[in-house]
Amino acid sequence: MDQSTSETPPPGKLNKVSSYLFRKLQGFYELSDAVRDSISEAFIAEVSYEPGATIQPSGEAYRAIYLIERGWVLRSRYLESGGRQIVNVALPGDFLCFNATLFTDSDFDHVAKTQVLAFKLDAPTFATLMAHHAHLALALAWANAHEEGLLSERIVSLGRRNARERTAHVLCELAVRLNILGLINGNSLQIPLTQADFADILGMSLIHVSRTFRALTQLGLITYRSGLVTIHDVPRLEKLAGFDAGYMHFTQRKDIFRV
Amino acid sequence: MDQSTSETPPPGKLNKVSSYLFRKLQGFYELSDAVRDSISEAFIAEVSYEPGATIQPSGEAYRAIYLIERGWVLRSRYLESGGRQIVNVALPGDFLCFNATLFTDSDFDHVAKTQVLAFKLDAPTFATLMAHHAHLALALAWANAHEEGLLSERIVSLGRRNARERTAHVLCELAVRLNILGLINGNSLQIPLTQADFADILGMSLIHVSRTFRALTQLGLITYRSGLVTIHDVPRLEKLAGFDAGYMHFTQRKDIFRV
DNA sequence: CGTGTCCTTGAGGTCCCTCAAAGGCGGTGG
DNA sequence: CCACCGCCTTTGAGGGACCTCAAGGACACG
Repeated sequence: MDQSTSETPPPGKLNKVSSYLFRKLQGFYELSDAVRDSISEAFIAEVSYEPGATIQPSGEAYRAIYLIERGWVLRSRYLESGGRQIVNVALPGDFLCFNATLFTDSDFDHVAKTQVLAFKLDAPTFATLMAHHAHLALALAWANAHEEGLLSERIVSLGRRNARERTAHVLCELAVRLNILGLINGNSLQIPLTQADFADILGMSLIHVSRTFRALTQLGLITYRSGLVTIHDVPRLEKLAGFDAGYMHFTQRKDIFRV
Repeated sequence: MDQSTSETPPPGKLNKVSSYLFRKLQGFYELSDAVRDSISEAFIAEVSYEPGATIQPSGEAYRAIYLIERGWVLRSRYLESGGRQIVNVALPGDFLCFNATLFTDSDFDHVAKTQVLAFKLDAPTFATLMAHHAHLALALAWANAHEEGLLSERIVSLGRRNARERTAHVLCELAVRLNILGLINGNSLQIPLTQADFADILGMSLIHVSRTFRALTQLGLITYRSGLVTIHDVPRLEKLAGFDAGYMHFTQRKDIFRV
């Protein structure tokens, strides 16, 4: 096995699927224990990756589904021109390669940005579980819809917001996501992304990202240090970005499923 | 009721849910009849909309789920600046407001671009059906994943492709989607979008869309006439766009669900 | 103290934007 | 049948946002 990857033998049953997934779901759904138990049944192993390790290459067969416990993962595509577009950023509590239940091959690279700890789940088992456990299906449907919301909003950003707005928007988004996971203190965000990463998220050049961070800094909105972004004025940053956290649906609840 | 909308009383049971959904699913899934029957149970009415009618406004409560039978629907967001970003284009066989099973309010406007005929489905009933009929859940999971693929690829386009590539890409995508629905003959696409619509899909200005179409025309790749796009050289257009239809997953099949 | 990674700064260029106006083209009505 | 109108598209001119190329600075690490 690749040196940058390690896999520990399964501890019998996964009795400690992290709470991160359920923090995301908390405003929407409460059957944590039932979902946790279901997920446990598909558990294969805990896996860990070093920074830079490819968890799932694009164009290759899916290996499993992963639930991130610790660390950041980037889902991206490289173009022939050499450019890269990062489609989304996966945080603890997010699933990776969820489409492994449906498709054979991945369209995107999934690369660990930090050291990553994840729960590796057997896709066929997971699919079967979803078909038979409505509460699990519901939780996953929410997670999917949440992610689709992120993608839609990113499209709006890339299409119709300028560099400052886009940059401000992604910072607001990360702040809310990290906050709901409890991975934040105060207004300082530990973000393990380089400005080159931001460039490939925001569809900009690395150099213009640098200038944009500087501009936001001089407006008194943020300070940027490698790995640490501090937001000094949340309302103004959100106003500049045209940010409204509603699209992530962390709180909006609807009890129409009869599980 | 709004003049631009009409609703016909339910014909007892929906015995003719269109084949469009199943054409999309054909490469992946074959239980058409079972799925059709399930959907029928949530059927409320056939609804039709005139061009320009709002099927579901953003920020308002979802009214129902819709399955498009005829016509084009644009899902979009208006920004404070007055700009509009079209997030996706819904065609026959596509679901609208699928998140009505999960969330209360819509994040986007859903506007009929042409005259639209759709099947209106009761969201709570639909949710319950999905929880109890695995084949329906599977079909919908595929449809969701398909749409997420479209969104991801749009992000790549907006972030890292230039005007020509982006424009070519969306034309290639529409050609494949219309083709699989059987809504195409030869290389001529009946596309009821104005150049202003293309601009809001592609994150460009109307004027630059016009110039870009002209450039593609002069390269001998397409001809553009209001409502009708003809692709003269599919391979070259796809090459220019960096287009690979794989991301739509029309053919990739995986039988790991035990339904 | 060298080396690698990341960030910053400058200069020049280009892609795409905005503003302004004119040219099809189908529909409608006299 | 022509005039008119509204919608859409095209063209031109000028400007600005962002890009590329190039090089230097800051910082961590061995």
